[in-house]
Amino acid sequence: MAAAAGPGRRGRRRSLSAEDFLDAALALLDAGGVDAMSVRAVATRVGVAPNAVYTYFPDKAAVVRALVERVIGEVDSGVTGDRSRPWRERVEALALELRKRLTAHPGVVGLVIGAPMDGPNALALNEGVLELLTDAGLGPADAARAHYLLMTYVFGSLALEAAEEGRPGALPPEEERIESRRRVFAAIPADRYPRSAAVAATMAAYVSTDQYVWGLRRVLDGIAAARPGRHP
Amino acid sequence: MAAAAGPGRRGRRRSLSAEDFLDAALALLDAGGVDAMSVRAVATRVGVAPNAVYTYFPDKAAVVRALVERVIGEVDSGVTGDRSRPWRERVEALALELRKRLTAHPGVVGLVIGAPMDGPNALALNEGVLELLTDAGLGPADAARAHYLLMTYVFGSLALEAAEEGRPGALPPEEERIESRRRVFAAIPADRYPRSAAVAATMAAYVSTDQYVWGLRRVLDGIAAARPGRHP
DNA sequence: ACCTGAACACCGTTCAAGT
DNA sequence: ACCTGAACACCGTTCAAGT
Repeated sequence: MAAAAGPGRRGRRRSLSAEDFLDAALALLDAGGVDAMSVRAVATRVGVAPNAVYTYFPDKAAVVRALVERVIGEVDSGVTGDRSRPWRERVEALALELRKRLTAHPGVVGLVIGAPMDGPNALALNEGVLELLTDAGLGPADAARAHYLLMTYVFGSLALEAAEEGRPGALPPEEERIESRRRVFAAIPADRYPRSAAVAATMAAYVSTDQYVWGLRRVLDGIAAARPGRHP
Repeated sequence: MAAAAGPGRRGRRRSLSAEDFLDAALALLDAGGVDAMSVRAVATRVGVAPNAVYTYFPDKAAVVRALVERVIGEVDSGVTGDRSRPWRERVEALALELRKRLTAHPGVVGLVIGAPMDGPNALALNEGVLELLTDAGLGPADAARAHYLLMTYVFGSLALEAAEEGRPGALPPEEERIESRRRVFAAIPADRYPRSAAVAATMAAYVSTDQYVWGLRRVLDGIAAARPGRHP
């Protein structure tokens, strides 16, 4: 896991690389949430003094940016399939793939929300979504707005799900989340907030992925309705 | 600003209350962002030792929760008007009011995302939205899902706007944000990411409130399309 | 009940020094 | 170029003590 051979490997073996620090950061994030991913902890896990991190990254924010870039890079844009498939299906496949990758590293969700997505992988993802929306028949202006709406929905819903849990940036397994949501909802006083209590009874049963897809489809319907023309 | 007379004001004037700490916390948050709102800074601003905070709040998370509750409480649910108005207009008015209140205290946006909204004011807000959706003709199940979608959109879009800025939880004035977005977009290499660069040219001109309303309307269209029946 | 002084176990970051 | 020891200026929180 550590000490991958660097580019100029002679007898002098390149001891460390930025990737090693990202490995450590991600492992800490997965294990203990955002608070556990301290510069000092990362350094310790790599087996080096705290300030050695600053040889590879200018500051902690740079580590976070690189980490977000890596996870976004793990998203398989191939899931959208070829252009013969309906654009809504293609967007849906990509949204589910994004959800899968981001919930695999729950702590990353909070980081994505907290940092601008301007790295190469993030831009490549943007390009894919924009291509999809262009295929859907949207002009440049509408594609731009629809793209922003879609990203807002995907990242917003993941962030809110994580927030619901109380532990910001941590996203436990789906079953645990349903159970915890049930507890929170059960505590709502039905006499004072009748509608919220009724929602509680309904929502607690929902698997969150179902809700995610439902919301996504409403968004896609809204986008479809805003188009000038034909495409289904 | 400080030392409001407590409930049992005798000659003994009640020196402090939890509200005084929230005043201080909000002021620090507005002035210097989320990092500036430390327990120690809050205490100093109130004019008290750092650990005095723990007489009024069990921990920092409780301060944050109370602060979010206060800001949510400042939302005027009256903007939705009476039931004779079309439900979409009523939702839109509420969404704009929410945006106004939250952008007035930009740092709060990040806090809302990071903590579950389960206080009385948050529940009252939920009730209002659910009532609106019921008036729109949605059954309990659809109202529940639509409510979650709406909240995701409103809070997600505000969080993403703040994130775009690079400074998480801070949301500068609209004009500044447009200028900064223009700079970020201008840095996108058009040869590698042609669509993103095209979007950049389009999006930079948008006032973010316009984009907010556009996205909201697409969401509302999607919700409207999912209803079983009549209402416009 | 309310507040303080002092301390504990942490942070992110810098600086001079070593190889 | 890469890494360390030591330090700086911070955190949130606890504890015993004072009124």
